[in-house]
Amino acid sequence: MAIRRQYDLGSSELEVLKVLWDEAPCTVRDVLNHMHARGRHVAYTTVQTLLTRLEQKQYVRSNKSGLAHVFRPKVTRERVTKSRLKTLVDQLYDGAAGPLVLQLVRSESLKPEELEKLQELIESLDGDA
Amino acid sequence: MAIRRQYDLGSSELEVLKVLWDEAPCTVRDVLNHMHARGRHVAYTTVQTLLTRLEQKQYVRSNKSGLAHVFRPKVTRERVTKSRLKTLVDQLYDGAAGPLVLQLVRSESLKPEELEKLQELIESLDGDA
DNA sequence: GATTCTCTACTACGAGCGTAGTAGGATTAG
DNA sequence: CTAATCCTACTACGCTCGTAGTAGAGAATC
Repeated sequence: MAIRRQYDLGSSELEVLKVLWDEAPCTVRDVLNHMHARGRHVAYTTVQTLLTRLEQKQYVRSNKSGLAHVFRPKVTRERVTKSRLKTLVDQLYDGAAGPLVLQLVRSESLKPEELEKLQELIESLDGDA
Repeated sequence: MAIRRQYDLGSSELEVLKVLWDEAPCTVRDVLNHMHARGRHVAYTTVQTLLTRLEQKQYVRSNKSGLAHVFRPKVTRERVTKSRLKTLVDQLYDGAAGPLVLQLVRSESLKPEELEKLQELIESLDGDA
């Protein structure tokens, strides 16, 4: 029966993707170096595996013409954020985003300028609705 | 090496927990029935396994005095939401909640009254800061 | 040209999780 | 009392994911 669950990104896959968002284009070694610089200790082949999986999952594309393949992200950080948020909202509040936003604003302490930006955004939306 | 990752809830475990949030106290069969009512087709023993694991992970506690054990949540929905949000914020924005909130408000269409509530909340926080 | 380095492809393994079956005890029905 | 039912405990299996090793091709060095 089981609905074919749409498998998403694991935490390590995500970390690799984050490096690509910040630093692409990257070879395996580039990603490795950046991860080491970020304090993440992994083996070269681990990064390689993660990149391969990311490519299979279509989160990343690569240019294989040179000796070392060159990787680039294929999806934006915003896209991934949106999808993860949706999962969260669906899983916890059956799709109702309101409670989640309230809680997020309440529990994470935002900087004044962030609050201000948020307020502006709300006002513009208010006009729309 | 590997940092001992703090394992969290899987999606099915979460669904069981959600039933408990809404309907506790529940026996295994109660949870099963509610899940069926919600369109979730699982076997009795699957629910049992999930509840056992939830209890091991301390998300749930049970009263084993009767024949059928009676389960109750041990953590609130808010607590779990908060933890998941934190993971999300950390994973995607290295802990900066601001961008996430903005994107959430922008991409999920909130109801007018939700926006209003949010605005009130922001104002109260503004005063605080 | 031989040795060393570097890269990819393939394989592997343990843990967590979704899913569920089987065994055997307790309870209820006939 | 016997059979059917319900419940828990234990076991199991396939898949994903984190992690990495090994083999072997090509490139660089000496």
